[in-house]
Amino acid sequence: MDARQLEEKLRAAGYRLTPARRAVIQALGEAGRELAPREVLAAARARCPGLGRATVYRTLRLLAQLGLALPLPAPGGIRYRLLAGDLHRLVCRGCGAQLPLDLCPARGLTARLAERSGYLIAGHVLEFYGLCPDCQRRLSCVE
Amino acid sequence: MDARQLEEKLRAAGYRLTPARRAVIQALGEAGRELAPREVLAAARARCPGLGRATVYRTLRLLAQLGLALPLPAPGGIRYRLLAGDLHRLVCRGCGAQLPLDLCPARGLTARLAERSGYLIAGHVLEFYGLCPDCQRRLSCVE
DNA sequence: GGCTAACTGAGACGATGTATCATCAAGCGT
DNA sequence: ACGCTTGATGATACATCGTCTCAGTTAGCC
Ligand SMILES: [Zn+2]
Ligand SMILES: [Zn+2]
Ligand SMILES: [Zn+2]
Ligand SMILES: [Zn+2]
Repeated sequence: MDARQLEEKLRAAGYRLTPARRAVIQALGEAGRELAPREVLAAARARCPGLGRATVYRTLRLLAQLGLALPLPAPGGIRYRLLAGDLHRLVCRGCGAQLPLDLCPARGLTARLAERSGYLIAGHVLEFYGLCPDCQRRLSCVE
Repeated sequence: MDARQLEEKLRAAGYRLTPARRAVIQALGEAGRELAPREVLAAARARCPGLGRATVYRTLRLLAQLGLALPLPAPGGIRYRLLAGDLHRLVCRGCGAQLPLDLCPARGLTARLAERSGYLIAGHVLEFYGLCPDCQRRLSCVE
């Protein structure tokens, strides 16, 4: 799902499509990685010069509520990324390093889950977490 | 994995077992749900009266780095829970409501993943996210 | 029991996120 | 095309969060 489609979804959900929101969406879309809110602010100001902090936080919360963006915990605070399908990754809890994974054992469960729970399911995240080789040494986690 | 075992893991990893750390671990263990750092502080002070904010943050970060606690994004900020095996749940992005799930399509991938990546894998999280029935109405997400 | 390095709490600090409010403009009906 | 209505914006102020520093304490190891 690219930025253009997300804008349509916003409209479809009854929200206005403003320059500020487009700037935030495009900043997230062009980054290709998770951004902290302040990074979103900096990047989005290139397209919407007077953009304020509050609007960035409001927009990120809105996108997350609609399932269009995904908040992820990271060292240093929550970061956001646009929802581009589902997310599968391996994350180091020590330093935050991550490897994207190319597997999905969860597809196929979504429809049944939605039916049984009444939820409108936007996607899923499968995250393996542990320590990368470097952090295994640094934290002396002998396991 | 219960609180006692976590304390042993801390020791095994070369860290001291102090009253402050035990209070944090037990507070998380008794809660049975994710806690915000401020809730951890309040709960842990019952066991360790003079406990300071900084120590709570330090301990939570340490536990997370060692893979013994899990930070999760929630409306209102990051929350923590003790790692009790893997986590599978369905979360509403609107209000934070969650349903635990009783399925695991990911077990069995861990060993192969660890071997190929060099990571020491502590566990995984499979999280389906979307909107609960209430929030579907409230946010007028017509989808 | 004494040593030593790790840990702690206090306090100060900068960063983060929210609430308020006057102003503005997106989308719509005409 | 034009003006209305209402949601959205940016500025400001504020509360909270999370980190840093440092002097004092203590857990774990002889
Ligand atoms: Zn690492
Ligand atoms: Zn998947
Ligand atoms: Zn909900
Ligand atoms: Zn699983």
